[in-house]
Amino acid sequence: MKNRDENQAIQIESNTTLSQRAMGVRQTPYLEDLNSAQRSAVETLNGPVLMLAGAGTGKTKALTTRIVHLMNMNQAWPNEILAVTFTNKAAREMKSRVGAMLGNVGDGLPWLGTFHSLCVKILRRHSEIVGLKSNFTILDTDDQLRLLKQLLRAENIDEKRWPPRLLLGLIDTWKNRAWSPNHVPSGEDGFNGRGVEFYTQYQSRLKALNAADFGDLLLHVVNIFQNNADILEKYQNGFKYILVDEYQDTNVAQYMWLRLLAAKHRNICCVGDDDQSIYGWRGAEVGNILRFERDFEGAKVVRLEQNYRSTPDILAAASGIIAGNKDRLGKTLWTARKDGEKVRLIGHWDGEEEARWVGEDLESYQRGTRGLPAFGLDSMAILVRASHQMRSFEDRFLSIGLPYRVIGGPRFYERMEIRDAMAYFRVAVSPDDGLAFERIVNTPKRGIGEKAQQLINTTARDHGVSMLEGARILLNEGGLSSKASNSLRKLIDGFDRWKNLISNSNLANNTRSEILETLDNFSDKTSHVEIAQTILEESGYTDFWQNDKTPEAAGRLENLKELVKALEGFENIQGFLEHVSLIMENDVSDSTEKVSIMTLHGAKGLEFPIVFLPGWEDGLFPSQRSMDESGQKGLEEERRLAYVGITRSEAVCTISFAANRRVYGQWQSSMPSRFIDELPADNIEVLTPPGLYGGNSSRQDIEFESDLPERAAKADAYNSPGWKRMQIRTSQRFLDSSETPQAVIIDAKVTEKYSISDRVMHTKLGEGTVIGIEGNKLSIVFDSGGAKKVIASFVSHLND
DNA sequence: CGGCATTTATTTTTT
DNA sequence: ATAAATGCCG
Repeated sequence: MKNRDENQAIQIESNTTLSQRAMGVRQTPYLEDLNSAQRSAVETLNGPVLMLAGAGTGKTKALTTRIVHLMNMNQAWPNEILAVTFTNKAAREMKSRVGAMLGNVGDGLPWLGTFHSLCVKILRRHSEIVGLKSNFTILDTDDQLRLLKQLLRAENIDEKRWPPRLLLGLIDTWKNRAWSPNHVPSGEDGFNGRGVEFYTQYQSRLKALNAADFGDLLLHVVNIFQNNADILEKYQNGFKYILVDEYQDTNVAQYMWLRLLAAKHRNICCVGDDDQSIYGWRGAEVGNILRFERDFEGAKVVRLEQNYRSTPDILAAASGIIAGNKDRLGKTLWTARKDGEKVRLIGHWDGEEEARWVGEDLESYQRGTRGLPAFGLDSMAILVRASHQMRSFEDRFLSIGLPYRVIGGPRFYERMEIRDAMAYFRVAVSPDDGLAFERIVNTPKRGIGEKAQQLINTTARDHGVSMLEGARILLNEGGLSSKASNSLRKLIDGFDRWKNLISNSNLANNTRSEILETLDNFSDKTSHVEIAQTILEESGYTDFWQNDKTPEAAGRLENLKELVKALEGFENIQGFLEHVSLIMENDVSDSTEKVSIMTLHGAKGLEFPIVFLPGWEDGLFPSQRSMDESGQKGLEEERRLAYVGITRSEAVCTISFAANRRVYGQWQSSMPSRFIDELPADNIEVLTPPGLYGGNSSRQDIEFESDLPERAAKADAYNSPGWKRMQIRTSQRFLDSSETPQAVIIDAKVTEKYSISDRVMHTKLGEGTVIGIEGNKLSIVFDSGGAKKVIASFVSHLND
């Protein structure tokens, strides 16, 4: 692939004769790689374009080719193209693909980046308009929370009743909608009616701290554009062409940002898939993409519908599911492929058995099975709805020694030790950073507890200075215990020393370029990497973890080492901090082949030959909470998640559900997901759960399915008696400990064996009395104390 | 102030 | 089940 791209790059040069170039005639060999829809999306350079790109239809290819085409046709210089993505990963990929096609034109596209990184770039130039200095710091969630807690504490708010997290969520939502404190509609105020009040306070604190949170990055820029026509015009003129990836995920603030910038040239090309909008809960507005044609009059809509990723059955299953949604722009995915297997469906007794079965099935694909070639573990993934589902798989894989990788856990820069270390760096670089100071003033423990910190805080506020200065004043005034003041003095001295080291180092760096290397040996500069090392050692932070005996300590020290190493790639510590605040991800390059375990959300944009979709049970998927909170809208988003999940698979897709599952330590039984009923029967193969008929999993049809001769012909076979019966039978087997298939009576309810006030025995919980019956669950008051709802099959009559 | 016991809340997540 | 957060006591 890479080679071909490079050859193309050469062709662009060599196939274009001088006379052609003189006449402005351009060769466009890259267009021949595109299908007609892609080509039309790429060639429609002027005016608004909406590219509706279904899963696996070559959207990134179209987008990158469009950028190449713009430049090749002399429509725009690289710096006149604004290309926006959501993640750094997507931005990197686009950059490298454009680079590959053009034969690497250096840092060709200065305005290709994430919404946030582009906003930072713009905001640094005009920050004074919104009352910030150009070196403002960017706060992460942790800092935000710390700040809000301070505000709430000052107002004596009961953090129990009104958790800071709730307020943060509220403010976040408002910022996503581009509501400044004075623009929050009355009636939308929350948090005991004081949300807006705290929002206002929060914003002024941010200004005082010379800081911005992620939401501000966009909001400030939008405000600058709206209130300063001259600045807006400059950018409008500058960005002749705008491209937006994942348009269905934009929130209102991002939408406004885009509309403002595109208003002049109207050359905006948005790419997205309304069927893959799965971030409504964090402010994404599907409405943005649904409204595009109305927002940009005369917009050309191009549908990318040819799928190059999946087999026909997988596509049909995905299409069948998504067809249940009402609010769609509508697309029909198709593929030229004819091969492939049906989507497999299997039910299990409980979550553990599901994990066991997936593990075995995984290994059979690894060996090569059923005439399929052997697959590496890298080509397999397990996609779950909620991260707690991952546990049973991890447990199982650990016990059978199957290598796995969890994607989307806590990210490197979000880990406690990394944040602590960064907080030290932040204070050393800018002593005004009160939030960072607060974080590490007593980490490691220095005997500066709650009381002392409160004192520092009030002193700082009374004198109108930063926390570090406040601490200094407090030391001179006395008023702290000798233990606290000793260690505080040591810490402050440390920061003074480290700050000096840093400024010396920067100075030396500047001189070095001018006065040649000879100076190097004489200069007393310490490299920023060494300084970082020194800070961590002298502050006692390294020792703190070395003396820690918990099992994680070793890993944390390892992470700290990695952090210091990461500094090598930067000029100085400041540069590093700037970089990290925007890039919160960890690229773990790992050579061993591993199965990937991740959430459905985390899987968006990825693809795997073999995909497992476990946990398709009502309440879990679709998530009960989603449906409770957002009703029909929530259900549709869950359905889109299902669609995203299925369309991740290239060759084999396996959906499974469990009748029983331990959730929050409590056993729960549930019905198979309603989405299972929505799968088109013709494209599904139902597998026999192992042990049901004494056999191991085989693709052999289940006995009772042959009772239905026309099963294959009926689109809704899953509503048929046969399907219903299987569901009931499957779960009955689970409830009946005898496990003799022919003994299963279809309409029997295990709970019928029990009545109120029966004395029962539970294997784990001991003896108790039945106080209620609900479905297949019994409410029992246990003699050991406490009442629980348990599945009837887990108890037996005491007098039996 | 720090360590241990008790209580409580648990979707999805990028920047 | 479990982790994190709070409360209580030395």
